[in-house]
Amino acid sequence: MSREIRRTMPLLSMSIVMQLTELSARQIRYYEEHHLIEPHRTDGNRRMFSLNDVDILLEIKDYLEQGMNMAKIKRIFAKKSDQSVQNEIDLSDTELRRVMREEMKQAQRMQKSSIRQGDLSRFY
Amino acid sequence: MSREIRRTMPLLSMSIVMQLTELSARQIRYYEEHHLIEPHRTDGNRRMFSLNDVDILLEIKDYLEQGMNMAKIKRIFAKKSDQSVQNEIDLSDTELRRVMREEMKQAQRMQKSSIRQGDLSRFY
DNA sequence: AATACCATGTTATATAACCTTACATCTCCG
DNA sequence: CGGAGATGTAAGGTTATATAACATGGTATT
Repeated sequence: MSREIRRTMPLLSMSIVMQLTELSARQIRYYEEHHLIEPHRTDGNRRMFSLNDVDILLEIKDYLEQGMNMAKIKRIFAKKSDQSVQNEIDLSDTELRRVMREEMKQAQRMQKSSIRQGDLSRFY
Repeated sequence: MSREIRRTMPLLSMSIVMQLTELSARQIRYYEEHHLIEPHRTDGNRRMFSLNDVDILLEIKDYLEQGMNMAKIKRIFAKKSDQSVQNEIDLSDTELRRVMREEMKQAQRMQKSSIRQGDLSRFY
């Protein structure tokens, strides 16, 4: 649960993600355009990526190198997200809402960056 | 050993580190001036911080809040680094050199960002 | 109390990094 | 050949960060 938060914290700038993935900015923006990732934006409109985003980009890159096209890749991710939706509805409705509220509060706190002393160990 | 590498990879920009630590840019640069951290620089001269840097900054912040001054804090870190030097010489001289060569090669590869597919899981 | 120093804030000026938009190019497929 | 998909590239504008210099508030020293 809190693992999910670490993975989705927007920590990384465009240039670092380009290095980590060896994709061009153009490519990364293009995949965003196709809703495969949805990086956070700073007040100044800069994209900020999470480790999760990088994972997805690496996966995309892998698929591309295997010769798939966007359409196919989009279908793969759509399917996956279906499955995780399926997992979610295995929780009771009220339980799910409770969990999500918790996650969102946490995420907000993260975004506002009021991280308590020593908490950094949770990121790795 | 490779844990050390993850922790020292320069991934984070100034603004993110400011958020994570709740320190001002001025403060962070000042602590660098005093050699408590030594962030990497991009080709364009921007600082790039590692998770390790953030940890150190949080520690500094903690000490400051306890009322210590720079001189004291510097001494604390100097002592620590002495201890880790002590740990290192517990290895044989040749062994140590071998390990360091490995680490540096790895770090270089990281810096050049030629990370193989799927390797990202190592960051967290 | 006056002085001096430490830590931080603030401002000015320069430039790197990023943004969007538009157009160009290349490859593959029918 | 013609068109669509994926990426490159260039223009023009904005944000984030750099350094340097000076300002300021708090503490300690004499």
